[in-house]
Amino acid sequence: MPELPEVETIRKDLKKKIIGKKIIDIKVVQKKSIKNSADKFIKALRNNYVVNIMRKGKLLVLELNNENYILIHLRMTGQLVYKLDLSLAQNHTRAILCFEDKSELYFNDLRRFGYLQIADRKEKDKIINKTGVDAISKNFNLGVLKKLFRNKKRTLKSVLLDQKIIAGIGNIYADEICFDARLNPSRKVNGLNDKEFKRLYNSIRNILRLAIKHRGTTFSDYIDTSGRKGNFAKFLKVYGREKENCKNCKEKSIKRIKLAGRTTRYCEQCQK
DNA sequence: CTTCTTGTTACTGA
DNA sequence: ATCAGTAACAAGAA
Repeated sequence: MPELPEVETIRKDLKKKIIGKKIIDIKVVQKKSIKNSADKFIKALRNNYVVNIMRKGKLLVLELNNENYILIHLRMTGQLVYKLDLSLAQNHTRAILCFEDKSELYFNDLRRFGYLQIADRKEKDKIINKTGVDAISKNFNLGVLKKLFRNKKRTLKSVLLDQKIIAGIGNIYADEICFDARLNPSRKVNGLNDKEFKRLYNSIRNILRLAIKHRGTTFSDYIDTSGRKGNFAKFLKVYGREKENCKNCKEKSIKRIKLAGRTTRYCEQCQK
């Protein structure tokens, strides 16, 4: 389940690997995984190259020299695996970009919810602007967080997960952020006080930064562009730890509830 | 067999 | 307008 730290890890790695390499062939294995027609997609890519790789929330944006953009969303099980050597066919490969130097970028996606999409600048901006401020961008600070949350009557968990408000946080990091901020994910955000907002802001920043430092979390499918797992799973304090003793108070066990349609884990003693 | 999981969108009803 | 809840999408694990 790639969230901001995993997508950011992929972005940085991919930037070192494919910038400036000419794309000479495109294999569309699964048409459903490409939002455009295969024909349009292939024509836009062939004989062009990636000049920059950006990210907004969980969306990867590959800028091409011809002013088109490849938007990539991995959703739940998407992977981008880069192979320098001749590759073995992979089980759930949906598309392959082949570069002039014989290297290849595989888009694998077991559950086929992820997608690739070619867009011009205008379309790209329109899609990017549907999501709120990126959770680690310079434009996101305590004041912005307060302004975004102040009048919301919704629960903390549902607001953290809402990509239209803040982009990049998914189920794993939402739970970890709430635990780190010592806030009950069921709290209504308009009831948070200044101290709590400060804790929440610091936890969003700290948890995401730490997760990026450890190259993301592999819980089930996530791997980086070299096929390696992320190292942050061992640092998780509540996600996937229901019934275990809380790492903080060491007294209560981690509770598991449903919130905003998502499994949510928290410590009822430490998170108020 | 059923239920659950994940990110996102679309829809319903309060 | 705002919110919670649910279905849908796919496929596998329990």
